[in-house]
Amino acid sequence: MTANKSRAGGSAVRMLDVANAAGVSLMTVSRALRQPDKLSEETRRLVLDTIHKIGYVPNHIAANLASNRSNVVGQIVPSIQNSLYSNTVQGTADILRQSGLHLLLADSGYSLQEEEALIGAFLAQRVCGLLLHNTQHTPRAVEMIRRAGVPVIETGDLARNPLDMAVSYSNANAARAMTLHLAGRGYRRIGFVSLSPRTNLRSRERLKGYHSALASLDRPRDPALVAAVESGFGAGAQAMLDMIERAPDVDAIFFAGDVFAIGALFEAQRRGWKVPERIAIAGFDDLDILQHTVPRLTCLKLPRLEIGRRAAELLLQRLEGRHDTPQRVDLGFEIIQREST
Amino acid sequence: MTANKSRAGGSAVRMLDVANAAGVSLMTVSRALRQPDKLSEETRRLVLDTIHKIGYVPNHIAANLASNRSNVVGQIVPSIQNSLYSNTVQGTADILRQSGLHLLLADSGYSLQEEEALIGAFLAQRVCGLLLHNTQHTPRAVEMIRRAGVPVIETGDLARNPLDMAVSYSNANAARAMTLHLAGRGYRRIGFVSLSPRTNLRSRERLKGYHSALASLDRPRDPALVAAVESGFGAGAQAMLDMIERAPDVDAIFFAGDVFAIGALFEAQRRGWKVPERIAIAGFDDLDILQHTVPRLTCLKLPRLEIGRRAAELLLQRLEGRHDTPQRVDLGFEIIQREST
DNA sequence: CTGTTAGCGCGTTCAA
DNA sequence: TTGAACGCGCTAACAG
Repeated sequence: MTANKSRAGGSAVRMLDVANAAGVSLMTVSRALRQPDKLSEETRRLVLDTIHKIGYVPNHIAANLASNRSNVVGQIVPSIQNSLYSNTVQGTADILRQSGLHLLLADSGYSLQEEEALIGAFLAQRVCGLLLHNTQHTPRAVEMIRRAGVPVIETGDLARNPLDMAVSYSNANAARAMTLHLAGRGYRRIGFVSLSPRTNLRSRERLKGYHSALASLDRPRDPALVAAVESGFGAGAQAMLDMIERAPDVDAIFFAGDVFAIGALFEAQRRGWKVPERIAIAGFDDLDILQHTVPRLTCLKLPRLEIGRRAAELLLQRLEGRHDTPQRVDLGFEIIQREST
Repeated sequence: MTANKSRAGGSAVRMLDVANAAGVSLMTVSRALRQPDKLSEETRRLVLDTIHKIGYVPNHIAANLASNRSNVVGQIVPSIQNSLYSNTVQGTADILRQSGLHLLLADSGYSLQEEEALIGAFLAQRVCGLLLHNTQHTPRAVEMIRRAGVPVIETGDLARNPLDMAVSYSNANAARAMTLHLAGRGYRRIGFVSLSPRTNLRSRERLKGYHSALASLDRPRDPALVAAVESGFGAGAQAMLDMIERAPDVDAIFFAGDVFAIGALFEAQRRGWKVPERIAIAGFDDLDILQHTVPRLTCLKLPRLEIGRRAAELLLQRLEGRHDTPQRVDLGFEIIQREST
């Protein structure tokens, strides 16, 4: 990672130029911008007019250095283009913007190593806070964050022991609740499909929740009813076909990730299978599209946008010096029962 | 927009501390980081080891100030959570990351005023380049950019006169091509549905393309066959129903935006209408899902990710001092013919 | 209410 | 190959 830096804009107008042009001292200009009420109406107007006239653009980077502050927050998500994460990013951006903070965004590509590198880079940019979707980090990453002393909020799962703070829902509880919901609707052989629990902590938690529900129901675990697949519509379809072949009596499948449920539903349509009569289908996230399919899909509704917002709000509170902020904020989830189950 | 700044991390370790600990001068540490080959193997190792040992994190913000450079690029999109734009952002992030540049991301909420404010804020952060999805800007925004002298790339449409550079496809050409394609497949009464052309430049261009195709075909414009709607699946469905009522002989609808086509298809399924026999449906962007619906949807495929990548690459070239960069890069589009038309 | 002084943590430029 | 002086553009702390 070579620091391929580059010439910044040639905006040669400095605060001092404004001061000279207005016939005041540099500090007066600085105050006109940051503490307008500490200047006389007259001086303030003079300065602001001059700023406007000569087109001065403040240099926040110099301001940050001088004041040892920062107005940039770093956020790292597994993937920028995954709509689930971009919902969270949107929530974060909305809140930060209202407070004049900026968002430095990067994606780790689901890699811990990459996340570590990004954390180092963001810390070098002197971000005033970190928003991490991951709840798992390399030891070096943890050490860097600890030393930097910046507030951190983890949003991917409601970790038992957050690095600092966590704003999320419980993946395990959500998966457990949906499994119990399906059982409650009479399904006896409930399958579970997710991304690989080996590489994905969130999938692991969801699988735990599924197993926990089975235990509560006094039902045995059946490997034929569990599948780990790669991402994508096609993967959901294939997982359904495979599972039905392995366990022909499966009567419902809970797709705990991504767009699997939609892929499976379309495959069922293609084969003329009735949903939920032939096979019931439930999804994880309440993507807009799920309420427009035929039949509409039962799923969990997770507060993705709200997570981004609350995380940002919590960060703001900490930045304002409050130390009574909660360590864990559980934003919960909702089961949306529709025609597919 | 009050600058709600906040204490940065307390990482008190400065370059000078590293120098003292290693028994060298500050400059030697600086060089070990930026020009390793200008130091003796021995000194370099000593310094790097010391850095690692005491956990020094470089302060890029101070570095930027001292060198009058920046390693941050600003990108403004209409909406962060819209998957079309997040694809572009992903492409940008991929490329920037390889060069050690960072991405400051914000969304304008489709507002020119907001875009102007963001441009000002980004310029104050001394970004080394700007990536704007919009191709329309307030005069003040244009003036600020001009004065700052930073390279700018517009990605939303292939503007005739870019501010600086444009990397995109032509909305007008794409819409024209699809309309002609539908006519070529025998459809005689082709409807057009988009976001409002009055408020959205891209929709305006697409409508132009549609009209241009009609003119080439010697067909009259028929207001009954044109609709402007709000965003969303439901809007697409409703637009289809309304249009069929207004013009019962419409045999194909080209949905030039968002997720309208999917909403319309689902509505058709719900009513048991055969697609494309009863009504043919074509979409604009090739969202993954379009190739999984039943029937699969004909659409335009636009190089969203590639636009982000190429824009970033072009920016990098300019930052490296090249001035032979093209002013307009047309990344084209593709018509994907599937079963829905 | 306004100005002065002294840095923030680095890179640049020169000299050694 | 290494180092010393100076300044980037701004803010903090104090003085008036």
